[in-house]
Amino acid sequence: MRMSGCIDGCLSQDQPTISQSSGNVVDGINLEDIKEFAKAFKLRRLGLGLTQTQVGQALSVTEGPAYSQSAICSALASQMLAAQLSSQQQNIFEKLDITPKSAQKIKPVLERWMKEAEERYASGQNHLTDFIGMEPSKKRKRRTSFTPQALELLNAHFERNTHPSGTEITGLAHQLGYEREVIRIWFCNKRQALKNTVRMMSKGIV
Amino acid sequence: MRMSGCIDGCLSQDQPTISQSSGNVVDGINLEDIKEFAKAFKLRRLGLGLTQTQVGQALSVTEGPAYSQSAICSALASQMLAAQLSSQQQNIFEKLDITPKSAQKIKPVLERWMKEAEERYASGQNHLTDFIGMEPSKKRKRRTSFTPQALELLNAHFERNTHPSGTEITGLAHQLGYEREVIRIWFCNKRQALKNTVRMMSKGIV
DNA sequence: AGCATAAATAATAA
DNA sequence: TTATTATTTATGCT
Repeated sequence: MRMSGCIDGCLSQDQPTISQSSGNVVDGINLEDIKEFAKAFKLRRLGLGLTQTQVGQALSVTEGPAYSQSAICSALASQMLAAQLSSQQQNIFEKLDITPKSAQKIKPVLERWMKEAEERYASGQNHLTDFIGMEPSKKRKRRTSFTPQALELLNAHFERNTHPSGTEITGLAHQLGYEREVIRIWFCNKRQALKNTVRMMSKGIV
Repeated sequence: MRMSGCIDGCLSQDQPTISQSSGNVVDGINLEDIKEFAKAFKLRRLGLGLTQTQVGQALSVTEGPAYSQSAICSALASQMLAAQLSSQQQNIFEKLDITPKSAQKIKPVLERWMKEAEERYASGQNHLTDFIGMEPSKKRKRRTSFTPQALELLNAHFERNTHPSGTEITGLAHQLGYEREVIRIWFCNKRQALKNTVRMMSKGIV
């Protein structure tokens, strides 16, 4: 399924402002502040050449599933939205089951993460995934969803070669922006699917 | 155990055809035919109002041991793949110790079964219940309605963690007096809703 | 009548 | 094989 990253992107598109009331405060939180933060975050993110998805994935690893890309995006996006809403429309929060507080909580997390990312970048250590300290949590990895483009390329490769070499896998991973292991597993699953066909066909069941 | 169906469904999604060589023939067997058959089978299955799981179970009775929904799904999916393989790569069959001939065996089995199923259906016999050997009174679970208090707690948890662990879910279920599965599903749906929200907001719809 | 969303099904990553 | 995501269905409520 299509899952466009939206850590900050939803915030970038300047939609027609519904109500530009300057003092947009809910629960003692200035929604304009959050809006500004979201914009700044995007600039810094782009400065590092990172995609929203990359940030989301990194956060979900370092901060736990509570900060999935979806959750963060939604929280920030709704803040942006809210910042544009007139005060009487702000009950949209209730409809969305998102409190202004939740977005406020995310802010420091994003700030801390971005700071570290920028430091790593400055010190020349290249990739984001490098400083992801995998917590000793034995939780199952979150299911990744591939883009149609990625799947197209993967399938094309599979068609040519069902057993890509290590180098090929690494190349694909880099090219597509996924972790090497994810790509490797994809080929495993794909081969397995093919094998299942064999088993079942030989029994004449499928 | 989770057992959702996939007898044929995987085949429905029209992936970008990699190799549209019209003459995809091995050993006198047109692989495109198999692909077409899979599509047609799905239509007929849906016409009878049957799930992949039901077909799988029925087949396991007449044809052999049961296969999980997942396995059957991937099996047919890979059949689709085979139909897309370019001719020079079709030695993949050899690597897997399978001949296109064995693939050909699939068709008659399914066709025979489906034909009988449709005849039963046409003659109006018990909605195929005896034929597919399912319990006829498999009613949909009554929709649970959560108390406002329960929703409050659930939302609070969701805000902290959109992916609660099994233990957490069990704890919540016990604490609130709902079935564990109900709580699990609630989180699934909640995550989905969040995703939809994000999608819509990013499109400026909300 | 239509909406919100719980439940069920389908697909597939781990 | 298991667990999660994606999609669809259908029900309780207004």
